[in-house]
Amino acid sequence: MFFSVEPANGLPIYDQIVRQIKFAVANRVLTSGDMVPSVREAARELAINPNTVVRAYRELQSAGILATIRGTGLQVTDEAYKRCRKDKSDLIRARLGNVLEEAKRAGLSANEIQAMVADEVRQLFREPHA
Amino acid sequence: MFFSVEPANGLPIYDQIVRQIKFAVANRVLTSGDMVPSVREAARELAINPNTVVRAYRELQSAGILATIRGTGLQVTDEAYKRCRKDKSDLIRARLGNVLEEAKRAGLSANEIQAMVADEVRQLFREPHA
Amino acid sequence: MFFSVEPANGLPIYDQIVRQIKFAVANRVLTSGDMVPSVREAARELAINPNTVVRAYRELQSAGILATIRGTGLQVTDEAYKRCRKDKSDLIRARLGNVLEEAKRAGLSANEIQAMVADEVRQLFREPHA
Amino acid sequence: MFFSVEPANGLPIYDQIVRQIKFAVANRVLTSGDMVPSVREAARELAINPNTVVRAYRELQSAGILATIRGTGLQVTDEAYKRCRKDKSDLIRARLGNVLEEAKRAGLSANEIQAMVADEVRQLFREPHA
DNA sequence: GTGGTCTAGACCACC
DNA sequence: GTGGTCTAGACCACG
Repeated sequence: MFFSVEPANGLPIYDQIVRQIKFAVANRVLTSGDMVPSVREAARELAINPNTVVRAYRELQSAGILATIRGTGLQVTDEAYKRCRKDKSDLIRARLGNVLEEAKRAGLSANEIQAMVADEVRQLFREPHA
Repeated sequence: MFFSVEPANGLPIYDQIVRQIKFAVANRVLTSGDMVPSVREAARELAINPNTVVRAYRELQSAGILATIRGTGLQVTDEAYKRCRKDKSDLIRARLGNVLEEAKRAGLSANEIQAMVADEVRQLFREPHA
Repeated sequence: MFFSVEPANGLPIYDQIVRQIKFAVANRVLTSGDMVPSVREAARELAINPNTVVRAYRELQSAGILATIRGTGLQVTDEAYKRCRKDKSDLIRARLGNVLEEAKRAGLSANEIQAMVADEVRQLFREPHA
Repeated sequence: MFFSVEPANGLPIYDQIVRQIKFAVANRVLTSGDMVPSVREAARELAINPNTVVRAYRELQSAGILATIRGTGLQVTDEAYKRCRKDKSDLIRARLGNVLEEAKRAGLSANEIQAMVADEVRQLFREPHA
């Protein structure tokens, strides 16, 4: 499975799924024509409610990333790569912007912010994710 | 008024108030003995419901940052600075960590992340708040 | 001064004053004809708001414990002793009843409750009130 | 339902709920993993406003007694027993202490206090709730 | 269905 | 004037 969920990271589960599938497409892990896991398989694998998967897939459909193949499942569309490619950095930037804005408002200087980020990044890339 | 609310930054209003007051105390904008704006005044000023302010103030009270003076208002406690000082970087780090983790999962390298952050920080500190 | 206030004992300040004056009368510390401290003197002494004293005195007036002497102040009435005598144990019993009821509901046995009371009483009468 | 509210016992409704749930956990009526009644159900059952239940549950959450399961309800945590066990006698003692202190100040002797308590306890455990 | 947040407005106790 | 509590009812996110 090319995605997972972390219940405690602030984002709703369905949104985490949406974003991760977009990232997978943007990174060519999923390419045009690939099938995504079935709703029940994904739900079982991630130990979440099938409805949550349904909702995520529905959003991806209406964004034109996935399309249903009758009686078979959901497939990555041809335009998916183009669309996700663009979304990828936007999605991250949007969240990042909010946090940095609060950091500034909290009275941190540009240097302090960058030091804090460098610190976090170092930890993140040293240890896998423990 | 030393705090404001932005409805669209992902955090609930009451939480924005809590965090901004903690920042204000940590930065010595509010010091021990200061009164915070009355519930009604803050609600009017921020154009939100008084109950939302009440909730924020109540959380600050149970965190030992504010204390009520009967019939008079809410006052910054003596221990507030010590407590907020500690919270300040933790609050930012926690949000930051979540975002960076997603960035990594999205396939960005440490360098790409830092470049993106540098970019955002530059914008943030160049233009006041455009 | 024959009474004091403890802001943190759960009872409103005006009520603490009312009750303590009743106790003082019941215990013959104040007797018929005695003057109670003036509003402003009591307020200064107890470091509370004069209005709070006014309210307490007003309640005692309408209970027939105090009566105003024109231009002079408030005096303990003739019937005060009889009335306070009766109130004294009632006031305590009422509060006590509520607490004991909760203790029972919390699953404490009669013996456990009495042990806890004995414990508290021992502490209370050993140390002055530290 | 393992808890109820009495509007006239001096404690706010939300606090009565908080205390009774703590007692229920301390007495093993609720154990780790149990779900508490849903907000709506409790509100209906107790004939109070859902928001009042919400407030009680929120306090229990921030005390680490309850934890939310998204979309499902609120569950008693693993540490709940340990925490409530400790709280149980403290909660009673605190209220008891205030009352006994006033009793002493009212001029009652240790013996008189204990006699009064014995009296109340006898009534309380003889008649169920008359 | 669940809890979480917010608004609107009331009443009370206190200063 | 202040904060504290409660009600009523709405909307959202999630399962």
